[in-house]
Amino acid sequence: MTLVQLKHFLELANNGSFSKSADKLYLTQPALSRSIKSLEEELGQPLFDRVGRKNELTAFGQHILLQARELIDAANNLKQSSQQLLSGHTGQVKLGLGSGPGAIWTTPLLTFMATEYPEARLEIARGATPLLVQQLRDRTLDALILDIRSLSPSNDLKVDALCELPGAFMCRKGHPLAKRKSVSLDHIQKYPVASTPLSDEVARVLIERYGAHAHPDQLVKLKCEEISSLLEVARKTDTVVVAVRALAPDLVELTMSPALNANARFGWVTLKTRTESSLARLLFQAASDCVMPNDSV
Amino acid sequence: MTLVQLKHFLELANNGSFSKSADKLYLTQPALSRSIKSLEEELGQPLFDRVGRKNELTAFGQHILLQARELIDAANNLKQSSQQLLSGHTGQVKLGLGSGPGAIWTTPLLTFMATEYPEARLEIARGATPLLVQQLRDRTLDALILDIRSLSPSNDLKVDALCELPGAFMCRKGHPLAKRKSVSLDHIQKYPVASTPLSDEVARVLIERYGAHAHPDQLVKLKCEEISSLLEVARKTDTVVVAVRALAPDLVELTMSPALNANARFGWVTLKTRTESSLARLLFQAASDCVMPNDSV
DNA sequence: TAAAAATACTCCATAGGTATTTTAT
DNA sequence: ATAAAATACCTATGGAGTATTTTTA
Repeated sequence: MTLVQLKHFLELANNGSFSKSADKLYLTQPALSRSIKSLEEELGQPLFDRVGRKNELTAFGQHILLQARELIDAANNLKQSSQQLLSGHTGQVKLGLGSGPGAIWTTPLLTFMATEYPEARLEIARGATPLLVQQLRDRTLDALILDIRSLSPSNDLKVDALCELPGAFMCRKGHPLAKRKSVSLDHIQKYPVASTPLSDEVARVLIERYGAHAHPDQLVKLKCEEISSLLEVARKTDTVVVAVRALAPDLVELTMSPALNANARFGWVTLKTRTESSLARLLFQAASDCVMPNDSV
Repeated sequence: MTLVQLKHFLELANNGSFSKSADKLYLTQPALSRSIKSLEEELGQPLFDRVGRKNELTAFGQHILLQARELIDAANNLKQSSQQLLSGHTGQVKLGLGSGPGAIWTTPLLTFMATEYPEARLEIARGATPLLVQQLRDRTLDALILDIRSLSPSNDLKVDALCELPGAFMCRKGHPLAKRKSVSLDHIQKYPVASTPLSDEVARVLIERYGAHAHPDQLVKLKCEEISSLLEVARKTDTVVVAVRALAPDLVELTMSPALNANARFGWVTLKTRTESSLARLLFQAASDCVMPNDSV
């Protein structure tokens, strides 16, 4: 029993004529004759009564017809939904966002999906980098957007660069340091310094620029994965926050001397061994376009 | 896309190993590899992530898996129900019974089906011969049991003999003629004569035995397709009824001189061009066995 | 007698097998 | 180094075509 045979059967059942059906099926009449015959032989009973020119279903054929329709419908559904999954118009992606990326991409990506792919599903999870990575590894998540400086390198992960955004020391508008033309580390250390966990690479940059005291373990007094909370604190207190400048346009950037000159590097992280779904690839594109709209040609 | 490919896919999805799955499928490992590969190519995306020894479904594969299961289920259902239809354990027969056959076979056949084939459906329609034949011709009925003397011969009908049963003149127990040793046509004609429509063949026999006055058009005063009604009348009045002896064991058979010596011939009537279902064939057997139980070997 | 379906034959595409190479643990 | 999957190559089954015969209306 073959899907092809069943399609032949359906057409002949509709049509009643071997030659006409054969034409519709782009077959010759003998080929269709044999196809039906072999199906009948496999099922053990004739499906049609050959009454010369007119072929009608036997009682047996009528019963089988119903089931054959179901089967062919199921086959068509499968093919169609595979096309839809391929085009990304259907499917599901579970995306993990680190704290910074959460602030940057949550709304744009949800909006993108709602407008461009309303039939598809997007689930966004936020959390600390190690947790997200673990969830990626157990397939709880399909992809992550992270500050890749905070990602311990691992050869089972694949990282696609998304963008680099400059980091900065920032404070609230009325802050004592807000209007200074030049701020040194000493100035900053008079206030609580807040930041998300910083990578070794950033630590190195800080020490290089500002000396050993700038090591995050000493410098950062308020550490938390949730950048939005830290920003909130900076808005309400004299806390100085180290973060991506773009995340808090309402805060004042301190003019450091020497300049900080450190960028956050965001990347799209997936498992090297896992095939990305079409939808995930589309999301990566969308995430790129959010931060560099219409840049590349 | 082939049912075979999908079965391969399901097994591999369950199992995770090409070689193990190939064994279960009675295939070599390379054959399975290619089968899956060609399915993936047709659907446009990999179904599995080959991670060395361990193969797991891609997101795409997970979606397709659900649909493939449905499809294979539908295929199995089709094959199974075709077996059941073949064995007669499932299916539907619409049987038309003439008046006499109705009295003889309705209960035995319904009983047979209820006990032997409880899953199958039997519909019994009763009616006048011409109506039943018409319903047979428009496929409203699948087969008929008729007194085939009442059937106008037609080359689109196929008749399988079921049995012959002697006919008789019968009256109620206390009837004035009941105890006579010999009854002539003159005796009978003093009472109303009832019968179902009689065929030309029977008319010929009657005239041969009893003279021109015995022609049914003259002799029969109460004519009706429904034999049970006629018998009822014979039980309650002095009506003499011409019918199959076995239909009314409670009535008295008149000892005619000369003897009537006419049989009713019952047959199983189908359309020559239509394939009989297994169930219909079983019913024919059952109908034969009812009247000649355990006779043939 | 003319149409439609079945049969006879031929051919080729493809599913499957064997042998081997590549890959990943 | 070993087990598993992929690849290369070969074979054979069966699906499809052409030509022809059979059937029935």
